[in-house]
Amino acid sequence: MNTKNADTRQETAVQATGNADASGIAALMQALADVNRLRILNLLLQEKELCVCDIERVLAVPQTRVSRHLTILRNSGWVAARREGRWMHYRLTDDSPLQRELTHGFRKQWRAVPEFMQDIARLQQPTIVCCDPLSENHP
Amino acid sequence: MNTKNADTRQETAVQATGNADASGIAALMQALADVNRLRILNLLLQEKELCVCDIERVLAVPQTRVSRHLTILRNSGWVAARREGRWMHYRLTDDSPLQRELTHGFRKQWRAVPEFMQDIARLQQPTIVCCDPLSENHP
DNA sequence: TTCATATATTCGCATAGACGAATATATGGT
DNA sequence: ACCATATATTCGTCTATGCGAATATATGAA
Repeated sequence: MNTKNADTRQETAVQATGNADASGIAALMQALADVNRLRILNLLLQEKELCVCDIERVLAVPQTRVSRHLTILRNSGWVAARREGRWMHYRLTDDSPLQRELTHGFRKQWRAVPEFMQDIARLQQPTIVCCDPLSENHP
Repeated sequence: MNTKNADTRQETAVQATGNADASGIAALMQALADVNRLRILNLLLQEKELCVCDIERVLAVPQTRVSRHLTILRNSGWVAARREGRWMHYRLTDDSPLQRELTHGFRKQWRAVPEFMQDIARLQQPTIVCCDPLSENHP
């Protein structure tokens, strides 16, 4: 099977049901119940796509941790991954209406959170982004 | 100290900071990562105030469990309690802007969740509510 | 004071989740 | 084929969380 350049999205109960039941929603929230994952989502709210090494550098967190939490976010339907050469590019996937509500709220409210704003600031230092110099679609 | 009729709100890190930091937000989400607690919040989105025995009956869940999860919701700043005689009346407390965003979204999106709608339906059977026949402020 | 009711807490147990270190896998370059 | 880089997974361990049963506490009534 050809794995390179495949768009990866994990098969889970959450995905299958479109989060439309109570335990699906609980699982969706559970995925948000960790600072590492919130910080990752915060970055992806700003930059459409990021590879693991970027996240690792911006958050100053060991690679294993970033990867682990990205897997959790993927399994819970919060992000999807796209391989490009050696790099995996992660992006937000707010597919369900509930998720869109939530991300919309986060975009607005997380601007008041210093830690998140600092992460964004570090993200925007151009030297820190390794493999994603073009922010998805620049006109 | 006089405990009867005191309005109870737990002192926690979350409360203290107004959830305005990343780990406070994670704690807020963590409180939502359980079906029991989601169902309780769902009821409180509909009925302004409910006592434990009402919740117990509507959700058909043992008392210990309801009480435990109400405590967790209280400690995380999602509900507050008011004693009235033998009963504790719980109500939603979406104090922070983030919480208001979230509850607003839930009010809208949870209508699509069958389990939640069924709970509301059972809540509205008049025989099932024991000690709160007046829904807070009826004109 | 004694009893019944409403709610909260403790206890022991079982499962889930987070961590770093080490290791495995996948890709591209040489 | 071999190596370097990017990412994922496994392993052992530790802590957190959920559960029901039992118990404790608080209030009001008799």
